[in-house]
Amino acid sequence: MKRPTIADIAQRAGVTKAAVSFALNNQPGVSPTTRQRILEIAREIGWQPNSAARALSDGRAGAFGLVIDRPAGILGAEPFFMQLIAGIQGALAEGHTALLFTVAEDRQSEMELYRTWWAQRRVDGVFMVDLRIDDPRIAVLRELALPTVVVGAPEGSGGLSAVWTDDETAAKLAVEHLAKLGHRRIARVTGMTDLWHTRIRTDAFMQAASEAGIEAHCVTADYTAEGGADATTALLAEAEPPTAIVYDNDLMAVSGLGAAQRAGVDVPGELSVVSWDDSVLCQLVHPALTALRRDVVAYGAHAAQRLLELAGGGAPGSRGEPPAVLTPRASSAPPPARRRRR
Amino acid sequence: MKRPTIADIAQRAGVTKAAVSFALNNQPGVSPTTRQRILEIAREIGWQPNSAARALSDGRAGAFGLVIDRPAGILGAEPFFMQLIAGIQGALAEGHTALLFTVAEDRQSEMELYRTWWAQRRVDGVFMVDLRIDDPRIAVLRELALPTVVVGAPEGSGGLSAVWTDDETAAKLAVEHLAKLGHRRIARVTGMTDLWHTRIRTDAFMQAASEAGIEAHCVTADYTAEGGADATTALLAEAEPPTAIVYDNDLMAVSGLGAAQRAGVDVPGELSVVSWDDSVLCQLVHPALTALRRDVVAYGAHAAQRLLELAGGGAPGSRGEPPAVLTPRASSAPPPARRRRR
DNA sequence: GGTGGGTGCTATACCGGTTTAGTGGACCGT
DNA sequence: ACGGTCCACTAAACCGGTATAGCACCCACC
Repeated sequence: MKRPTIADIAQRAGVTKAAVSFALNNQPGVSPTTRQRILEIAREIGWQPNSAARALSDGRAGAFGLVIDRPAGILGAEPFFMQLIAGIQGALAEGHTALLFTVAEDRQSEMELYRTWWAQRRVDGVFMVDLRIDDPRIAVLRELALPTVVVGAPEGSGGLSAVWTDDETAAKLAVEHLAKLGHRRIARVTGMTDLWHTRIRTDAFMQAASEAGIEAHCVTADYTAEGGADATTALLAEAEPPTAIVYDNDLMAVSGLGAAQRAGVDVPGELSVVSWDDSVLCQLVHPALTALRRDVVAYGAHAAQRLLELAGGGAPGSRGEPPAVLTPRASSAPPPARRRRR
Repeated sequence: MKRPTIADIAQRAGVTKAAVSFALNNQPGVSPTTRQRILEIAREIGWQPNSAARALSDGRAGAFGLVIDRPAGILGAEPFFMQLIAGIQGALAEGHTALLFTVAEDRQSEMELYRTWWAQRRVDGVFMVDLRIDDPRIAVLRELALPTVVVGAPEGSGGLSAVWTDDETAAKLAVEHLAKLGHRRIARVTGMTDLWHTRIRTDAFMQAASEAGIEAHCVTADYTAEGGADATTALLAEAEPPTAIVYDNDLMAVSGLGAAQRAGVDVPGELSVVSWDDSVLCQLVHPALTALRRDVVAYGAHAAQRLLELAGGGAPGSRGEPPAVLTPRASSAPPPARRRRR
């Protein structure tokens, strides 16, 4: 099967390539009749622009890039990214933009990939996730002048555009939920501390606890199942263990739940568990986990819209998402009476 | 920052574009000295081929495509695909091929996407997953003559190349493991029956059970957490419930475990659970799940190698992977004595 | 009736590679 | 000294779009 080109259309219509191009791109320079005829022929023979030719001519690749550099083992169990990609896809589907998706080994190869993409003109822009404090990727992307939308915190994005969720409100919701149940001593198991959103969440969490007048502290983990389990074990071994734990993602929450149960700690009788991300995982364990739910698909769609604007010459700028909503399930309940009245 | 082109190199070296092209592509037509000089300059100014120009010139896009059309909600919790992508990526990283990844809404839009990619010359080939019985995508891909590697069963691939895992051996391993423990009545919760690998697994599972001289039957589910839970509940309500259940993926296995526990059935005391896919999920629940483990990353890498060969003009042909290995964990044990000696 | 200004189209350059045909010169044998 | 090869390179076409300059023609207007 041969792919039709504008030359084929031109021949059939008895005009030149230029006239066809004008007609197909809603450019002035052809009469309404001719335009109609050209569009008709194009439709009939199923013409679609050759992406390489267009890219070469107008200097845009017609694609965005997304790199994730977490190890494949962890990544697989993280529902977040698949949903994000689905959202991005949805917003991109209408236009002529594709998504190049890559799983990289580390940040170094991620940066090399940006340079390669740039040098090869593979992408018109990139989505950047897992923003770190003093993130070296920012300098690279600025140097390359590659339009970028940071998915996450706008704070450390160094002037790059960002799409972010309101973690302050989310933290407040989680803490108030636990405070209202009567908890006076809570903890949080965090993701890697060099991630910006971990810092933001920690600040917000501590602030919310302080406002609610309850004790709180955070222990660092790494988003993995092992990390969540180990942190939980450590927390439960403290002299005065917390009566509730908030986990920064669903994987650690599920794993933490398992660790608590293995240690003979009843959830939610002796320990309440809240997950800062909701997914099917939270619902399939027993007890089902109370979770902060946000619309990740919409999040991805908004990021894509922002990048489309940016790559189209729009002004940089960030955009906030509606805050997460707390979905109470069986894993959170009032603390044990003994502790409550301590 | 301006991207260097071969014209820049040519100017510096004092030769024409053609000479530069010869030198860069190891083509005869330039002296070793000149070639050396050109390569030196290219390295120095950091030249990389413009992918659009190359694509336009030699007619290959320099990219492969992968579409998944399961709903985003389920997909996220399926570690399989992320690992597969990581594997593909690894094999593609060395060359000049990128991966276009798309999450589609349904098979219809998946097929439209193939047509679009083909018409726009976006991809040189595609990976196809979740092969169904009488799959309409095969006809489309054959019509478009788009090099394709089916990830899964070679049986229904209609002559397309495939990379597949040995499910017969895997089924035998699972069944023999349970038979050896003393189980005489086992069941399996399957994925969608219109998927080829579900049919293959079912045949192999029943065959293996028959060879082992034990009773077995399969109930249909859909890879989702709900599906796994519902199927489990139904199985446990049977007049003579099975003493062991094999689940077609980790998500259903974990969910089935939860359902059993909620129904007051002890695992592994009263019911053994085996998952046909291993991932971190299997290890974080309590008890940890016995699982059939395969190297999905290598699987993806092999699929990518096959597609590279195919797109490079190689002959079609399929390739088998080593069979899965059974990893025993806490969820499988001898059946309860009462049933055992029934 | 010549000038001015649109309109609707053509011819052509261009993007950055690859590829083919062509050319000038060194070297060879007779 | 002359024809024939081979070598190293140049000139130019080509891929399929987009963009720009230019041209023929018609109409309005003074």
